Amino acid sequence: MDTNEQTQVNKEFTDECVRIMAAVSDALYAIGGKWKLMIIIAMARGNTRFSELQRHVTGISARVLSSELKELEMNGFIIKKVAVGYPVTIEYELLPYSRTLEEVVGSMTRWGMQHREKIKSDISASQASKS
Amino acid sequence: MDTNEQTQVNKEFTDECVRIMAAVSDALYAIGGKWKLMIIIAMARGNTRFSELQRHVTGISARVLSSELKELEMNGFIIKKVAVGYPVTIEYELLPYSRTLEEVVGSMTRWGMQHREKIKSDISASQASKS
DNA sequence: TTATCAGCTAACCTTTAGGTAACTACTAAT
DNA sequence: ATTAGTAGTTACCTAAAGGTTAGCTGATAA
Repeated sequence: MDTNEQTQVNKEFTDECVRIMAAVSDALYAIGGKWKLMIIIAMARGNTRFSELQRHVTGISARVLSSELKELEMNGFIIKKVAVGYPVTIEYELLPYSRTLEEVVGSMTRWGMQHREKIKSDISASQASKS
Repeated sequence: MDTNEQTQVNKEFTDECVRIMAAVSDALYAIGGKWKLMIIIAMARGNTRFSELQRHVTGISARVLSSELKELEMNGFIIKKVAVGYPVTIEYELLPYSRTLEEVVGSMTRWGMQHREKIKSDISASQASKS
C-alpha cells in the first residue's frame, strides 16, 4: 500500500510522463511524416527552388512537395519569396525558427546511423550462425 | 562556373546531405508513427503489463498496442516475458537498446514543449492584433 | 452462476498519407 | 512551330495506419 507521500511522488512521476508524451506527440505532429525533415535538411544545404528540392529530396512528387511546403510555411519554418520581375522566380527560405530543429535532426541522424550499423551487424551475425 | 575543387566540395556537401537524409529516414521508419515512442516512454516509467500500457498510453486500442509491441520486440527495443505458473503473467520489459533512444526522446521532448509555447504565444499575439 | 479482468486476435471499416498522370501558364530556346 | 523548363494545381487512386466491435481463453470475484 502507498503512503500519502508515495502516492504523491507516484502522481508527479505519472504527470511528468504524460507531459513528455504530449510534447513528443506535438513534435511528431509538426515534423513527423516522410518528408518535412527531408525538405528542411535539403534547404539547409542551400536548395531554395522548387525544382532543386524536387531533385534533391529523392522520391518526392510535385504534389506532395507543394503541399508540404505550404504546411512548413504555415508552421513558420520557411517563407516563400516571389521575386516579381522577369522571369518570376520563386524561392523558399528557411526562417530562424527552423534552426530550433537542429538538435532534433542531429540526434535523429546519429541514432539512425548507429541503428543502420546495428541492423547490418545483426544480419551478418544471423548469417554466421547458419553454418 | 565551378573549379574542380569547388565541384569536389559541392559533391561532398551533397553526399553528406544524402547521408543525413538516409539516417533520418531510417530513424523515422523505426520509431515514427503515433505510438512507438509513447509506449517506450510509458515503459521507462515502469509500466510493464499490457493493461497498464493501455491505460497510460491514452487513446491506444488493444489491436494497435498488440501490433506495436510485436514490432518493438522485433526491433530489439523490448522483450516479452511470459511467467508460466499461476496465474500466467505477461510482462514487457525494455531492453538496453531502448536506452539508445534517450537522446532522441529528450530532444523531441524539449522541442515539442517549446513549440507548444510558441504556438500559444502566436495565438495570443494574433488575438491581441484583432483590437 | 453470472460477471469481470487480463491479454489478446479477427474482421471490418475509415482516415490519411502519399503516388500518378494530366494539365495550366509562362518563358526560352531550337 | 515545337520542345523543354519552372512552378505549380487538379482529379483520381492505392496503400498503410489506425479505429471499432466483437469474441476468445482462462482465471477470479460476487
